[in-house]
Amino acid sequence: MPELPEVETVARQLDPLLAGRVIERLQVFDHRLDPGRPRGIRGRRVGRVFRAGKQVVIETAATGSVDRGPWLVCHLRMTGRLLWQEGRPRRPEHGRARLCVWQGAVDFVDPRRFGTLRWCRSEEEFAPPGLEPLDPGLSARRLGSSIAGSRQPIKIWLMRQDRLTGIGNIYASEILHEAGISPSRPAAGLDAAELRRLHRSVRTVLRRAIRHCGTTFSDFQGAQGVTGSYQQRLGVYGREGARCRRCRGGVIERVVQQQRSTFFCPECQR
DNA sequence: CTTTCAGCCTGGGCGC
DNA sequence: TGCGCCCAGGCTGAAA
Repeated sequence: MPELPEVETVARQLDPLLAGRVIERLQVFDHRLDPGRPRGIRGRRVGRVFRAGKQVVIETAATGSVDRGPWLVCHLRMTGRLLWQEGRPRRPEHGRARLCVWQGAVDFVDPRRFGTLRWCRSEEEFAPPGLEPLDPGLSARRLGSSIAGSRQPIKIWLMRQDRLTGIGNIYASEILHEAGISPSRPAAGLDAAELRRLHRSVRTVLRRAIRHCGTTFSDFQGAQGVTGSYQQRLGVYGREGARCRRCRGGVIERVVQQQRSTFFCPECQR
């Protein structure tokens, strides 16, 4: 699945397409999804589309009123996509659900069927438990106090959604490479200077990836099949055996942590 | 409490 | 071509 930059990209692409459109209905083709059925959706409009953690949130609103909600919350997990179609929609392969709006539709496509879709009646229901990495108020100190006490390797810690929301397997490796920190270091063992580098890398890597519309693999495309370009800028992910772009001396290695691949440069990550 | 690990699904790529 | 195996961007819940 898409991680934070890919989810942000999808939300940014969908927002101008959907905002203000009258909602007609939500069709569910895969009944394992079971999003719930709030009353009175018909005739409401889409307010805005935004990201909450790794979720795409489609806010509904009453016409000409400050009355907001419910919210349609989609978690794309590994292979989910949201495809916008103007006019008369075609049913895409692996289409699991479709939100029909005025003169268009958004299809939730998910070959692997890990993704989820649910109606939430309050914003608290979809609020992620962890810190938001791009929150302007997130300081290195606050990041450090959240890390304090964890004996997990820092790479595993970075992917903990209950602590920091939005980082997955690709960006965890990328962030640690940028910060020059080895993925196997115990999280609580980082010193103050390393924490500052980690804090800065979390934000710069995610922002840079958003600027390039995320990383596109075969499973992920933006709202209109738009492909991100960040994969050309990846420092370590998927580059096993290649020369390190940071120190130009090391050769990228792959190790397995918690059954997931981690990529790093043994020369410049300590 | 913290941490690990199988399981959920399907499809693509690879070696034989 | 076909088959079996391994791999994949995430998360949950049970077990240690």
